[in-house]
Amino acid sequence: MVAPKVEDYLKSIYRLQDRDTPAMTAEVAAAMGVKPPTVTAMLQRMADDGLVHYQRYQGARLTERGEKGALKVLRNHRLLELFLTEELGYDWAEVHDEADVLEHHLSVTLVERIEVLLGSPAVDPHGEPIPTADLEIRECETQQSLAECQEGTVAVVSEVRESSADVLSYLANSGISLGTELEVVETAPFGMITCEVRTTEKPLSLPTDVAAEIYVSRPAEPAENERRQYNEA
Amino acid sequence: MVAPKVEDYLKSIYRLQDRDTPAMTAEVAAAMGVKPPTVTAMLQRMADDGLVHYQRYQGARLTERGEKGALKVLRNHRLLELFLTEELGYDWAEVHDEADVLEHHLSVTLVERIEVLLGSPAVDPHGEPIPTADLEIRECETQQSLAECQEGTVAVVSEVRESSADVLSYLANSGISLGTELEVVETAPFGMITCEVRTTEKPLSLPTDVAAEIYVSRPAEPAENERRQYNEA
DNA sequence: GCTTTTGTTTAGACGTATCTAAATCATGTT
DNA sequence: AACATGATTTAGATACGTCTAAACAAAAGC
Repeated sequence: MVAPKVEDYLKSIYRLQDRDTPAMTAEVAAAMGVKPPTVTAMLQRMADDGLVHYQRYQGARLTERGEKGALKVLRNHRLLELFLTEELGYDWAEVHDEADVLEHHLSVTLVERIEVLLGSPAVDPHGEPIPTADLEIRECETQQSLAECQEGTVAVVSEVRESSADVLSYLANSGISLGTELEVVETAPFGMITCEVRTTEKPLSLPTDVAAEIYVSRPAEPAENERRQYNEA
Repeated sequence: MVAPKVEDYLKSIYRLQDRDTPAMTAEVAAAMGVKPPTVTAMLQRMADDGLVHYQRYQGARLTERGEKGALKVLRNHRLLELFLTEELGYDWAEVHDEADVLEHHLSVTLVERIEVLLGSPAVDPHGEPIPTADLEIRECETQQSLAECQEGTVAVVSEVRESSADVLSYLANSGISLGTELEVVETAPFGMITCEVRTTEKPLSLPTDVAAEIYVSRPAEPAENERRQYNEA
């Protein structure tokens, strides 16, 4: 089995690698909160173990096995997050740190039982998709980042990614949760976007980097033939 | 904070040490499934950290701090066992291994929430007392080991300690659970005790070492002034 | 009381995960 | 094309948790 630390590296690399660009040493080091030499040593061992493709100075890319490992941890993490909110009264700002620790220590049996208890949910409390037991993940294609929306766009929040507890709390206090309807009222030229939150009727201004982590999809109301305007803008 | 491995050593020493006899190196090694030199090294580090009193060749004894550490882990373990049975459908034979891993990775917050959810329970699924949040443990004084009962004793099962999953499953299949009423019908001279299980009306024979882990108390029915006969036999 | 046995400790080693300091590679600039 | 800059890797160290083999202490046996 894969050690807890290795699982953390798998997660980081999974998030950092891109179709064309591998995860670079410095990026992984920053994500993991360690120094670059530590990452180099780790990547070398992980390459020996067949978890990543690694060539020195060229960064790392997950192998098939490495990706499965990453998805297993992601599955545990997201099921835990939902479990903690549903069964133990956590709110979406609190769950992340707890899940980050526990995700490495769940037996297969326990994960299964949690999944059954929750009714095989599709997404976690942040709207992120939960990999299935056979480690398939279905990315939602009908959503876009709030940062990419133009003025006038009306959309509902469908996912809030990788944000700190502070930011998540702030958003919750501002009336933002999954399903909240927003209208983009202004995009300022200095990296700020302002929307109106439908539930509170209040405007909310966010820096682009925060908005970039908020994903939205077109509202449920419009009929099939009206969708296009939000997707192809 | 105390490392997971150290917590496991604390647990072992807690179980092994006695009022007058400290936990000896070989005992700890057997309990932990490691070789004696490993234990020696660990005890030396733990002594440096103020967790045990240790003098070479004389075994180890928990300090105040060490005992608090052990009780914290015990508390986590037992709350988890109960949580897993109550909320996730585990039975008493399955919970131990899962709890043994998770017990080291619960935040204070999570433990509190589990305890609240369970309604501040006094005992775990095996009847073992759960240390309170301020790490006090109240050993039950009104119970005795089944192995020490004489023929004719009628008593109810109040605790089943430190048994393997196999043994626990066997006992459950034999109708033994917390609250089951037993009558000791025979104590054989070769280390075996036979009782009749009241719920199944069937006799059950157990080797003394298994019976020694089953604790019983006098039945609930008798009035206050009749108790004595069971306690002072 | 000496010796054997048993249990314990020391010595030396290895794998994991980390660090700092120094060497090396890759690249963008001039 | 040479150089300077920045990222990456190597080298060497430390802490943890484990091992085997060898030295040593304590208890038991004669």
